[in-house]
Amino acid sequence: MPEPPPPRLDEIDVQLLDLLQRDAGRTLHDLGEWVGLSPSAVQRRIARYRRDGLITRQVAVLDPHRFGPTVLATVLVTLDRESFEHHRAFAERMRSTPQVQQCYQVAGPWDYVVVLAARSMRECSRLGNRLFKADDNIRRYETLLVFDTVKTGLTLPLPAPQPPRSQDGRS
Amino acid sequence: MPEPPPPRLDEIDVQLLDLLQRDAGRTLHDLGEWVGLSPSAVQRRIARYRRDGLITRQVAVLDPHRFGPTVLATVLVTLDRESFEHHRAFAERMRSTPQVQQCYQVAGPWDYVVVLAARSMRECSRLGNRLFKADDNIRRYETLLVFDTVKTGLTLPLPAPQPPRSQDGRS
DNA sequence: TCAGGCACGCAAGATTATTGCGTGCCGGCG
DNA sequence: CGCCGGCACGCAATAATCTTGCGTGCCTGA
Repeated sequence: MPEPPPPRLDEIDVQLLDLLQRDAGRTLHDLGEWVGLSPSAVQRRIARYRRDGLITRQVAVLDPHRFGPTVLATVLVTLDRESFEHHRAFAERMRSTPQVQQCYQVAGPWDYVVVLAARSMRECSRLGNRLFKADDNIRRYETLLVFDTVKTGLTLPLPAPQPPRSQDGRS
Repeated sequence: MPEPPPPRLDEIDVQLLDLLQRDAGRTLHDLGEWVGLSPSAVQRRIARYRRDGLITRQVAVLDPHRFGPTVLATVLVTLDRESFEHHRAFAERMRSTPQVQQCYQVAGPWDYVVVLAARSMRECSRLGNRLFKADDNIRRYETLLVFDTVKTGLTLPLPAPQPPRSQDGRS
């Protein structure tokens, strides 16, 4: 997997990316006003972010609780046998299950942290059974039902800006 | 907190919302073609979703690893004293910390599940110290470093469509 | 000092979003 | 049974936004 070096980001890049990851609904004009650039300059920068894969996609965020009862849960999972193939199979199942919002492979006694979203306690329970109980390669799993969502999002803390090409060393 | 009843969603609503939460970058024309409506009809539906709060916002999703090294972690936290005030203070700290992507209050022996995103192991460690070790009301916390992100997103499984106004009771 | 590269602003042109208007489909009521 | 809103739609005109070509200035390296 060839990982191109992270592109140099100046202060404006950081500002733009931060604005966009908070609200991508703004117009190029607005963004430009915010960072002090013309709409076309903003446009060209954003196009570059996309080309370089900094921005992967643009999504609408839905409010779960406006759709009626919603049950969220985080599940801690430990596999039994740990072969590459077993991990692959588990990951694939997570990816292909719509109710799985997020799935992280982690260090320590637990192997995975999974975030589930279901439309009812019943569905959540069924889901747990199907995903974890029916899998004979799951050694142990623990469901942490979510009482309250304090904060949600995928917002990233951005690295400090790097003035592109100047010796600056100075304070 | 008055919670208005979840709006009736027909099949087209569900399709549209699902398309939008996967890729909000499409044009009204595209969306319309997909669900079999004119651009203006699509536009009006989307405007309604916003008015009703089904769509809370529209964001650009960034790829953490394109910004150089990135450390993700999930942290399990148990408070010591559990007064309302203590919970409020903790929640507020999570909300105001940019590196906290998500924070859920959960049932069981753990009180919170927190998802962190930092730019280095060092920052991650400092963050843990600041957020949890320096708080004398944290009884215990456990950091699960993320090795691999199998799946990420905030995509919701949508409820089944409800044909708006017909007696159907059938079948 | 002089190219070459790069990002910019401006303005024209293309695309997309928004809105007014008329139509058709129910559902309720006389 | 027929009439009367209410509602969502499509179409078309208008408005807003996005995209691109072009010329300019700045910085860098030869």
